[in-house]
Amino acid sequence: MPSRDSSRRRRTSTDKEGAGHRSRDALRAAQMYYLQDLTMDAIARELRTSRSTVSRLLSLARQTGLVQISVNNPTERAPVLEQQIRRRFGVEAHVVPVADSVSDSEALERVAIQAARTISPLMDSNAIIGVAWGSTLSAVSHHLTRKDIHDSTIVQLNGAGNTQTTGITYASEILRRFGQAYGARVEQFPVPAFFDHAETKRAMWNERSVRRILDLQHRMTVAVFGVGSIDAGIPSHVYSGGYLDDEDLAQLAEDEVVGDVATMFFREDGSHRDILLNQRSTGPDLDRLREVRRRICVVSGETKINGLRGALAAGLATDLILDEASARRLVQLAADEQPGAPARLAGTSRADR
Amino acid sequence: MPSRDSSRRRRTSTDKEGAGHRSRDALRAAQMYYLQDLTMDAIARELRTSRSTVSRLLSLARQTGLVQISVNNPTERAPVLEQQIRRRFGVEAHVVPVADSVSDSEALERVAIQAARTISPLMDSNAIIGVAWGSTLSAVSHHLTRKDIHDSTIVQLNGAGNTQTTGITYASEILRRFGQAYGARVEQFPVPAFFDHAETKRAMWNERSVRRILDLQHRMTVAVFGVGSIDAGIPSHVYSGGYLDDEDLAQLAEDEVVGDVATMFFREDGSHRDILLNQRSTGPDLDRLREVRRRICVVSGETKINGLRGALAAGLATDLILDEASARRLVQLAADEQPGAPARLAGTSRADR
DNA sequence: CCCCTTTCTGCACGTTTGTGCAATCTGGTT
DNA sequence: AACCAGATTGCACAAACGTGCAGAAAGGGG
Repeated sequence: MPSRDSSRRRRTSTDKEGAGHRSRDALRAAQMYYLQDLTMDAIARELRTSRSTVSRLLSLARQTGLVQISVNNPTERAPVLEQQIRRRFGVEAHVVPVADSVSDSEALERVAIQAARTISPLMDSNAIIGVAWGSTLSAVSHHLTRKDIHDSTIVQLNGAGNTQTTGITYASEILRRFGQAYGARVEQFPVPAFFDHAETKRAMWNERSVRRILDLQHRMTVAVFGVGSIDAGIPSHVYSGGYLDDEDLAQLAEDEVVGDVATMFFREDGSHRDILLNQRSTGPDLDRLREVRRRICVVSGETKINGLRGALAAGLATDLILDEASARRLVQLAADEQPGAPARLAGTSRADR
Repeated sequence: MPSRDSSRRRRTSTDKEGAGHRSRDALRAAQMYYLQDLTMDAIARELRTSRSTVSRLLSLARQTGLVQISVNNPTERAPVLEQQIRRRFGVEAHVVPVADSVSDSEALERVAIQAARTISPLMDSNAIIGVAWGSTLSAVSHHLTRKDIHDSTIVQLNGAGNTQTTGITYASEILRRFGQAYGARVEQFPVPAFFDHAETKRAMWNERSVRRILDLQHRMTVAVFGVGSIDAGIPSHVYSGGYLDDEDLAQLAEDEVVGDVATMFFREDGSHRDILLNQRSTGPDLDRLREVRRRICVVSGETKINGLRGALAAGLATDLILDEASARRLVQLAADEQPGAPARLAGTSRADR
């Protein structure tokens, strides 16, 4: 190995160009590491820098989407659970492997990481991406990786007066992260989650500022949301965050509501007609939502199962990302209801481990 | 957390299904490692196995193409060299970063690894893939990663009587590896590289067994090849492997040949008319080759530059994978010839490091 | 020109990962 | 039943990797 210390500390002075030599080095390093299988140490020597810098360059390359790692789900022999869900509910399922023993919060975290990586490839240029808020989406938003697409817009799906800061990140924070990851404009929806009076909502819905958002929502090409479930052990913060008072909750019970998507409520069979609270909610009309091309639902935790079943019955999602335990439970319940179908369940829940 | 240790050592007895639980575990492990960022140790605990097994599962997952890692070359601000080559020669260039200080053989190895990974995404179902042989292709063949495509065929581009085992892997070995990686049928071309008499070739070309191969070559959708260069420092073994005698070499010189692709020769300007040896060579007609949709040329080493320039002049390739030094040299030479163009060369060769 | 703030770098350390080897397990055969 | 060949496992060790920290460089005002 020849001399190596001559041209060194200059480097940045030659640096002028926009993205800089940093990302160029990151590309080089990524190629050498992921395509040529060199060690970071070897790369460091070629790049005349330290191994730790290479480590950081690679980390940058992953972060900025220069490197894309995809785990291929060979569709034919896909895991049994995903096939079953697809068949029964007509949604593309992405089951996140999580052992039953991990805590709920860790499971959420892991579903969120995998969700963030699963949705990236679904995002395209010129998209209008509707994003809800809630603990699930918040977690997802933290793990998005950058993807360079152009002229896209992130639009908030439902209002969220952050009057009651419950500690979760604000809706605006979630949106900001999405916007940053995809280099997209962000359009907030500056209304409270619920109006007190349906008339106020009607009035607001005629305001130009609001109509602009509604129009964007109308032209959405992708929607990303979680679900709330009325009986969730850790109740969706819609139900516990002070948005609804006792009277509202009683009304929901009377209307047989099982859950919500973006603060729009529905029943176990998926119906949402005559649910009073929806008249005061700022979420998107569910019939309209169903027309969005790609509707991605992220769910973690068996406690949300009832809300999820309602959402599936309503046909709100085209893609479903959920943890393994919930997936199993979902299939199980469906089989119990409809025993005509091949009842290979006990076998199933073992086979896919 | 419920009981957990009941069903365990059974595992393989319940195992019957084709691919088995091994690849299923590999998929799970891959998801957890690459999509959820768990450590192998954590995965091992969830899978109830040892960390080393997880390491091996992941290695399997990468090997079998379950995990796909791609390094995204953001086309707009692509490395300068690749743009320049694209503009001047009309081929899609993939420049492999290799420091000038590494040995030729190591450079070849690294170009080969990256080439193998670069061509995988280009392979599709129902393809007919023509493959040449030589030290470059041999190196590439060692690093192919599996990709599940269906009903494809690998066809040998030119004959190679392995009468003279020079130590490099036989053509058949190269083909076998390609076939295995892509799950494709392999069609060998059982003729010597060169006939002694052109008439023998004509006769053979009417044999049914040969015609079948020629027909496949005619329907090729992808071709993969290196280049030979007459004056290569480490001469392509076509020129030194005993295939050609002194008289042949003299004839090549007289015909002003600079190099070959799949044992078909051409001149610096890309022409190949009236090159006598081509009448006795078993390689594909170059005019025909040019009609193949995707023609991938892999080159490592500046010594091949003359052959490469001829091949490019002949328009034999649509995609070019080459090491950085050669790429620089290529652009340099082109600029010298045609000084009208923006002569930003000194700057260039520095800027892209 | 100097000073302050921000960013970047290499080192050192602890963690994480790959792999040769011996022990074990599996399925098939005598 | 006993045996054997091949595959698979966990262990132990070495190699490779990530990151907090302190110092150095770069950029931005005054």
